Amino acid sequence: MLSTTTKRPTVEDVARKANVSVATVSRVLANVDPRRFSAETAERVRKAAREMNYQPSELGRSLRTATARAAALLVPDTTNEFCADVASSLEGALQRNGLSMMLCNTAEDPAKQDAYLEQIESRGISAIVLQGVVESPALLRMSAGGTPMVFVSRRPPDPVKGDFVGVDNRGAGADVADHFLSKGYEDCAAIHGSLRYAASRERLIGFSERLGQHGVSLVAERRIQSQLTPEAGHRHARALLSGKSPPRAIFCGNDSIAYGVYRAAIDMGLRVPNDLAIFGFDDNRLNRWLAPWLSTVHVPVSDFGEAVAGLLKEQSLGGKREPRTVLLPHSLAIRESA
Amino acid sequence: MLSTTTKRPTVEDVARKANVSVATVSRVLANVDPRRFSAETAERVRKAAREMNYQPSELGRSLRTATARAAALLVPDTTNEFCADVASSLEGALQRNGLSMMLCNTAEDPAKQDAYLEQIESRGISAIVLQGVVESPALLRMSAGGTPMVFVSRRPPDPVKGDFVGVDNRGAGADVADHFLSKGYEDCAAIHGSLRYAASRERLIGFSERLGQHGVSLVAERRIQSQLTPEAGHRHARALLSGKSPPRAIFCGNDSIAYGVYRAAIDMGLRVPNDLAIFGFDDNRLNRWLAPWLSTVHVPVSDFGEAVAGLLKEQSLGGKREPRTVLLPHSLAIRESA
DNA sequence: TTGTACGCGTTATCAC
DNA sequence: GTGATAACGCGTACAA
Repeated sequence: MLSTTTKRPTVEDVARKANVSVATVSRVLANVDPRRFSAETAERVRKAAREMNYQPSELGRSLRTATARAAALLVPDTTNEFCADVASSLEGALQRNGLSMMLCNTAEDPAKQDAYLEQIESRGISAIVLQGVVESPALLRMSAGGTPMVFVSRRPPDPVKGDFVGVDNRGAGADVADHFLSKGYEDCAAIHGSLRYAASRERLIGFSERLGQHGVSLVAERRIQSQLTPEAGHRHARALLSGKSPPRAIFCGNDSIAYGVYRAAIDMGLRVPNDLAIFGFDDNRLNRWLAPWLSTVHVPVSDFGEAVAGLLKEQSLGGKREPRTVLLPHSLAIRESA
Repeated sequence: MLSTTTKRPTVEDVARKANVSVATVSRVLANVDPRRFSAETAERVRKAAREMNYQPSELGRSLRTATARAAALLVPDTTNEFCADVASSLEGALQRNGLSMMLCNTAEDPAKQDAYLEQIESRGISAIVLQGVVESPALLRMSAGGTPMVFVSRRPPDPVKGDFVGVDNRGAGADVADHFLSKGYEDCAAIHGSLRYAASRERLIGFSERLGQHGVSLVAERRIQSQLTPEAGHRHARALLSGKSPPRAIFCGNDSIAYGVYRAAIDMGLRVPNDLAIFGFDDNRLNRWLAPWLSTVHVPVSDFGEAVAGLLKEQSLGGKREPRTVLLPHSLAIRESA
């Protein structure tokens, strides 16, 4: 007879059916030391479990072991394509390591980030991945508290230490500067993300330092701080390009900004790259189809997940470690726009 | 003195500090019937909790109540922009309703979907949102089991019933057909998603039926089944356009396909819309910046989250309900490409 | 209005 | 090898 609301079987049910104690069931199914139970009982238990379609409750296990087999990913903007790709890559890698993923949107807001960190703690979640971290009180507290933690893209804000996965932002910025110089784009500007974010800061510093080494200085009016969205890029580009001395080239903090800048240029009747050169950062997956013209720094985002998962595994093995940094190789994707 | 690994305080700690029993603490903090405790004890408890920075363990609560305050979102392809936008919209709406979100990538694979459904069950997760469901054994079992469940975009496969949030796919397909007819694009084709997916099926049926009503028949060679990616769209478009009778216009199953079709057309030296008209579906957020030329069916994706959250809330209130359908308004965004 | 005591499903510790 | 049993942190029926 089919009852619609059959309760899930528990260890106890399996134990009864297999004629053993709950302890044995747990031992067999958790696959501890195979010397701790005989092969035949093991078979009996497994058979019973299979027949009742038993699935251990992750809830019970989590409570007992004080750790849920899940990781939380905090991103600053779920709709940003780069973030979405990181999420995708990480979700796959975590799944392969037996971890579920909880996705949290911090919207660059320290309060929201803290609220999520509290929730994460109260759920016993055993690993935290911060893609685009912001400074916040709970972050400091938790980073001291031993939960495995990996920072992606942006390095942790100052007192906080932790593993990092990203690219050599400074080097990449310098590479773009080299390219601009080789093209004769001395008359250039940068529309970059907030300097409170390490990644944005490093990209800008690498860029302007290299320019400086060749006698080109990036004056303050040519360093525009912006949100990392097409909307913001569009707005700032309009202002910049309709000013009294519009630049010949713009280095953008990410591809999203570059999309907005491009649109602004087109709207204003400028030709890219003849009138304005544009350089992005990230090389979003969709570029191949929708922005094949965009010169940008290629970031191997699909490799981020595995790198992060690897570090989390290392950390969970315990033992004192120095914070590690994994720098994935970037490259310049030189296309039409610059 | 600052201990680095202070254990989290529990109800018991708070109770001791406030000189009450654990029951009282629980009652006060859960905000049950305010008649069940005096205002002054309540204040004492809250003060103690605040001072110790007490956060209830969601794990303990979940185990006790057999329901975690979280929802799972299953998507067929995390990197698809439409899915990402649904995820973003839903995450916000859930958060406002006090629910966390677990993100699961099924990759259109029934086995993966089932693995996730098992996990979800074992975590006591109280709500399931399936964006782009596929048919699978566990789905049938769980849909009978009372867990609140909402289907997004694609209606549930046949024996399964459940609430639905999406657009009138059939009507939208017909609208596109009308537009094609008004433009004189009788000589057209469709590159659509798998017919096993209700949404793809309905879009195609609406489109071809309306054409048929005007004496235009969409022959089999002009109905191309495709994955919902730019890569697949590109591949199929190349084949179609280099065949002996290339169509004058193509209706695509979603914007991703349309991006690939567009690229194929450009690569082959065709002008859009002069040589080939293209119509998409979804109106991805990025279109404004990267594909402002794409005519497409606008879907109000940012409203999906609230709609889903609303249905989940209704369902969790219990009581027998007939499956509800929420159809959000679509519209044709007529731009250059068609 | 408050407190005591039990149970949610699991794993770990101890006996045997 | 295996079995009782005690936690984990919480909510709640019941008693006071």
